[in-house]
Amino acid sequence: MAGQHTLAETERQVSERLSHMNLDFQAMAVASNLFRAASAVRNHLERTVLAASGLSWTAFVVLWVTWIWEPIETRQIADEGGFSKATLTGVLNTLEGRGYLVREKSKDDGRLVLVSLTDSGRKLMDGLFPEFNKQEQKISSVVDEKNQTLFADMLRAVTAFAEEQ
Amino acid sequence: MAGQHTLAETERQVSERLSHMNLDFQAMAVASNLFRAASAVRNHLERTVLAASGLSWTAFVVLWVTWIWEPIETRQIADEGGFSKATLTGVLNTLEGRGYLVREKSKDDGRLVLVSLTDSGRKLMDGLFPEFNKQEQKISSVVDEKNQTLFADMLRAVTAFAEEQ
DNA sequence: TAGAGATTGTTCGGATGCGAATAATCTCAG
DNA sequence: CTGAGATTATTCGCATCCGAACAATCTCTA
Repeated sequence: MAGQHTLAETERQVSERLSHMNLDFQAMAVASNLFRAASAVRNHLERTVLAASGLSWTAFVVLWVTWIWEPIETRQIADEGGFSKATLTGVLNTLEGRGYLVREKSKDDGRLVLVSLTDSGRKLMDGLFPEFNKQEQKISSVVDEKNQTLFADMLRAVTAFAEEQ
Repeated sequence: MAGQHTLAETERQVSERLSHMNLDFQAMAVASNLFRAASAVRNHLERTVLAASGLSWTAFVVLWVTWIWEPIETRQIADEGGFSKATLTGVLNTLEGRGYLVREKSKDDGRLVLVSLTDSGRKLMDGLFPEFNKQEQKISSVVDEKNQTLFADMLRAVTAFAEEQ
């Protein structure tokens, strides 16, 4: 997402090509930078933390959610992680095959499947997450500490609005 | 990415499970909300704007970058869009097959491929982007106008840091 | 002017990622 | 108690998505 052009070059080119369209360029900048930031941070974390364990981003999210909530229903993992049930099935197959977690049918409701980490999965997360959080901290530190709460609040507001619409 | 639990519930559960680990929870909140926001906004735009045209997110980004910079080298599309060259090849095949763009070998450098929109592709973007921008505006409006510049600047700073590391 | 090294787009194999269809299970009105 | 409708995880087909290997092309040194 780096872009070969500087931000100024891009914005000049965009306004030149789209000057006849009466657009909200500030809103465009907010949305564009939101995607760039998320993509850049994700790539950074994949590269610096996850690559060594051979984990994809989604696989890590599944392990993380399970780590916090185990035993957890699969529908809740998909909901918390933000991907479809169909996607989750494949990722669970991968992670179960590697021995990081196990599936188990619910006794209360035969339609549900519960997921728990194995000892191997817990050990993986115990080792991985402190390093993950260290990188999160480095990244967040580029925002003034006094602004970090405001930053998180704005992101939460955007999320809430986009999800309800 | 909604999550079945409220934010407060999630944060309590996380700090309970990880209280022994001495983590930076504010940094965790910033990162987590960044991904949630990007995912929610992307899903919202896919649903409200792109679905009607049968465009995936990546396909739209490719068309958008090409629209602004055409004729453009494929390596630059991948760079601006934040995905790999391998991914781009497949998306270009899809979009070229639908008649929205064309590939052309560079005369200056036989290794390069230049991409341009067709009339059909330009007509698509002329119709699509104003609606896309309208949704961007609605989403950005949840942040106070006076804070929008600060918001975009913080996102830019995060991007720059994550990309250089 | 060779030719070794760098750069580029594509191919390949495998892992996401999703909507729609499906089978299993649960709920609840009648 | 029964069966129609709702809910769930999986399967299916297809479109991304990526790292690594590859062939074509360019660059630049000796």
